Amino acid sequence: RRLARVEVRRRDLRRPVPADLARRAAGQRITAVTRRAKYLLLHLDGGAAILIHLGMSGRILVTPADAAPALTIHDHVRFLTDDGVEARFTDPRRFGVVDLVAPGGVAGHPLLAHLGPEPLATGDAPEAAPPLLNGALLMERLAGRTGAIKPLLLDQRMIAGLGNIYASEALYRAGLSPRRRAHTIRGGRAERLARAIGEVLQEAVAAGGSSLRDYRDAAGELGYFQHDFRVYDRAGRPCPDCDCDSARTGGIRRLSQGGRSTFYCPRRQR
DNA sequence: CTACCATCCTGGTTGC
DNA sequence: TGCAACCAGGATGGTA
Repeated sequence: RRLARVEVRRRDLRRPVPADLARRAAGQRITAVTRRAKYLLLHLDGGAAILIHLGMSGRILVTPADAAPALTIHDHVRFLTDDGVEARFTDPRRFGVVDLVAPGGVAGHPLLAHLGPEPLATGDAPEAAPPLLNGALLMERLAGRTGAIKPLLLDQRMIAGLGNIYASEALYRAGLSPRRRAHTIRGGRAERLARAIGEVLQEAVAAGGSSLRDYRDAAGELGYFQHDFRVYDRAGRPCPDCDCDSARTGGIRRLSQGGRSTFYCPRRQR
């Protein structure tokens, strides 16, 4: 659709919303919607693109403009289309991003330029698509890295698109300890990890994401992948796949790496 | 390289 | 019931 109007209600997000975003985006037609890492891209017919990141607490809610909920102080940007639909960016913590990328500037944008390979397709045309993750590529990128694997999975320059929940879940599925030194993941282990990353993300997307507390998708629906967590936020509970009795091993354990919580089964993950 | 720390910000939960 | 401490889906930049 064409953007009939764009209204910026608050500019101080993680980075400032450009002062001219509303003026430059208004009147433009959205020709494609793609994704890179955790960034959403609305491509405009003038060649520019709107770049959006939800951060920790961000959401986009799409409704008929005449049936949209009352605005609150957390509604920062409103996109109104020519057919009467509103897409509203809401973000209480304001860790999110809404930016405008100049024509031809997507690949070189500072937030996008150094991102690693993608576990899933991004919606780009084949010639414009970023590299896809596989076992061989993962092994190559982990070579020489002597630190623990789990914090590295959160580094968007290493692999694009994994967050804290799915890093723990992927390592569990691959049977790899979050503390394993990254460069020791080679051959079959790298294949398993690359496959686990793709699978867990695909399953989570199919389930509408994970609503720890209040995440909702664009239709306002809660995700339900949180019911399928095997380790995340399950410290002390039994591992779903090995028969370690939780009384003896303590079941799923939690540890802190790089200031983030990691969850794992010490028996199944080596 | 590594690990750790603080920072941005708000709100929900927990413990006293 | 009140209040302070702590924690959270992310990313960055600093230190040693």
